[in-house]
Amino acid sequence: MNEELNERCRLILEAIIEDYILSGEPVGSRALTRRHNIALSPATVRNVMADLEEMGFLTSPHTSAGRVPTEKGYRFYLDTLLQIKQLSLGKRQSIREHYKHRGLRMEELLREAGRILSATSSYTGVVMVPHLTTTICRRIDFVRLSARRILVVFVSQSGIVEHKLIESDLPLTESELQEATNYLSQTFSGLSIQEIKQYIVAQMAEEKAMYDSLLRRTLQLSSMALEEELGGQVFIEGACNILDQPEFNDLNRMKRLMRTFDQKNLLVELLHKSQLTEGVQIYIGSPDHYSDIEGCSLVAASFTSRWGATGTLGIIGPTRMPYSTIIPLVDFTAGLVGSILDIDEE
Amino acid sequence: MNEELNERCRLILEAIIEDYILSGEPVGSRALTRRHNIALSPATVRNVMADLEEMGFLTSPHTSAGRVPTEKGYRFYLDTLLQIKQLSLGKRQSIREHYKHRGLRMEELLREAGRILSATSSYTGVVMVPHLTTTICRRIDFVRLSARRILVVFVSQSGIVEHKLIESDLPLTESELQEATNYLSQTFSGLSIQEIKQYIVAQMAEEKAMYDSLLRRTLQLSSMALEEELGGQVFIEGACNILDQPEFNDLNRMKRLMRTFDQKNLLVELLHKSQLTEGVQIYIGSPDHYSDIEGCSLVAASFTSRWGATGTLGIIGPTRMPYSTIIPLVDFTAGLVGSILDIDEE
DNA sequence: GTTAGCACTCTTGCTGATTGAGTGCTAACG
DNA sequence: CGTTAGCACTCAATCAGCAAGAGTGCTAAC
Repeated sequence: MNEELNERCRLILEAIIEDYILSGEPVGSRALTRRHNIALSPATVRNVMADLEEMGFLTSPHTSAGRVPTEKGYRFYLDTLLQIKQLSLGKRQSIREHYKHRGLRMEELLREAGRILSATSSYTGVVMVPHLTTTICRRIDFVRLSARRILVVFVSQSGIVEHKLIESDLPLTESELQEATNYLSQTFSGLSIQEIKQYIVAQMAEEKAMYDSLLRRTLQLSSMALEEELGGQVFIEGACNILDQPEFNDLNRMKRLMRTFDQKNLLVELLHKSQLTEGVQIYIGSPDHYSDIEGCSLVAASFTSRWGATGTLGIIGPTRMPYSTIIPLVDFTAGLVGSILDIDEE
Repeated sequence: MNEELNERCRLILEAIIEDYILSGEPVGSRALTRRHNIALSPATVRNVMADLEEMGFLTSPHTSAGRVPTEKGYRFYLDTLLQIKQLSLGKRQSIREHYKHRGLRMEELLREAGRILSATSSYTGVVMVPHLTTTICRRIDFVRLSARRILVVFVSQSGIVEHKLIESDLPLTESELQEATNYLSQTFSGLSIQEIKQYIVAQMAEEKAMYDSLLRRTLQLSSMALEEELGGQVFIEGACNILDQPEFNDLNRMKRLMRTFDQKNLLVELLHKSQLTEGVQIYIGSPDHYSDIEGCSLVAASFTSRWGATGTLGIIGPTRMPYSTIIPLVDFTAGLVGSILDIDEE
């Protein structure tokens, strides 16, 4: 059915979507024929439009307005019509420039990436910091705050620092803890968290017989330390940028979006999802799918460093974004951030 | 002049402000006499209102609307009329409850504090994490990421973890760095950052003659590590809460506020300022003073732990807030957070 | 299959009338 | 002399009515 779209239909659909992306207003048959020099009369275009509406690619907000692309329309556009431009050399260079003398700290780097995405797109940038599961450990440190409270500081190969407080009822003196720390840093350095966990399980099985040896308590402690996932934070930069879009003259929609930004769970979910797939992913908010970001889309791509740190970044903008420039922007930035992480890790 | 306000004027001003806080709409003479049982006719009230307007406590949005308090009006209200309620025992208990089994990590604790402030007030909570200048050092750690990049991890007495990447051109081998770390942790533990800085300066003067000793390089490194201020981050929680207030039906004002939240500098400034003073501070946004938060106020108080960690927290809401409950809420929370930090530090 | 023409629909912007809340002023009252 | 009642006036907000404009669907002709 969809595949039956002939050349003319596709041309017109593309024209409509591109007009809509530019103007944000429903596009009518007359205006369309004038702007793109289409060798067809408005009446013919109307017929085509009616077909496209029936097939679900377009809707009209009301009887006598023009047509607006539906989610399906966008999808089709993205999948088969859109020609992705290359990011111009100048633009790449200027983006690269931004990363030059800053973002020394991992966290700062990622925040900055979000800010740059936001600024260059004039939409909202989002960045999810790498989950540490697959990350290589460089050092693990235990700091005794009080008898029962121990602070664990974890440093990854790439300089990501995460910390966590655990309450333990295993008595460990200051010097025992010091010894434990040394042992663990030696043993774990160079392993990924996953591997460390496996190691702990294996060792603890072996040590089961031994009664409360220091090693045993040490292992138990590290098990607690790595119990829950570390990382997975999300930064949202330039949230207010998106509010300048005309579609957010609607107060309620605006509030809903802000609430979504505040809560972050949907974003985390989407960013996670896109981490599982290669390349640039696009999520279109619609009443059916991601109703919290109705009217908006997320263009996301994940970045990976050679050492296994994997995060995701992207841009949230109105669904009628100029994807042809936004997609390469996100793609390029993801690659850039990944490679900067690599440099940091050298 | 101001002090000439007689009993009746003050009564009426208070009534107007309280009405306005409740309704958010300009209050007229008739409505006022009815709601509060004032033994005066509307006409008399009108005369008083005219006086108050002339003195700058009230304005009217337009000729035939009621009166609205000015910044000066609020100030007077806050300074001399407002009776601050005690936070009810039940409420205190329920807030305390929230902090029970969570917020193990300093950062989480403060985020949570912001969230609770936001939730109980239904406005926006802000928290500035303690600046580390006056904080006592528990451990300082150097991790070598690459030849020239060294990660500094700083742990305070209270378990605050801060880290920073420095680029150094001092060659230090892995083992030298280890040695340095041990030395510094021993030496610095228990000192405040300020004291550490002084110590470094003193030592370096003494060591000047020595040519490139390990000690010298170590000190230089720590000097770089502590060069810039650590900390001072601001969390904003429940930003969207405030949007439900009727005054934010104005799109532009809304956008401006969101932009202010996004940028944070104004907030940092205000929170800093209020850190210098004891007790609850109130900043009223007006075209003159803090125009970025026009229509809003910040009620802030700083919290201190015995170990010197000092941060600030507060609530941002519309200027017409029920201060009588918000002020004790902020006050109580600041005290509570301070004492929780103390517990963590034991 | 394509197009011109036409009737129809629906939004948008404008106008003017109406309503209601509130003010300021003046004159009367105790 | 302070207080009050009365009255004219001002504005904002709301609503109906109207015209313009953009766009559609349908039909009949090309």
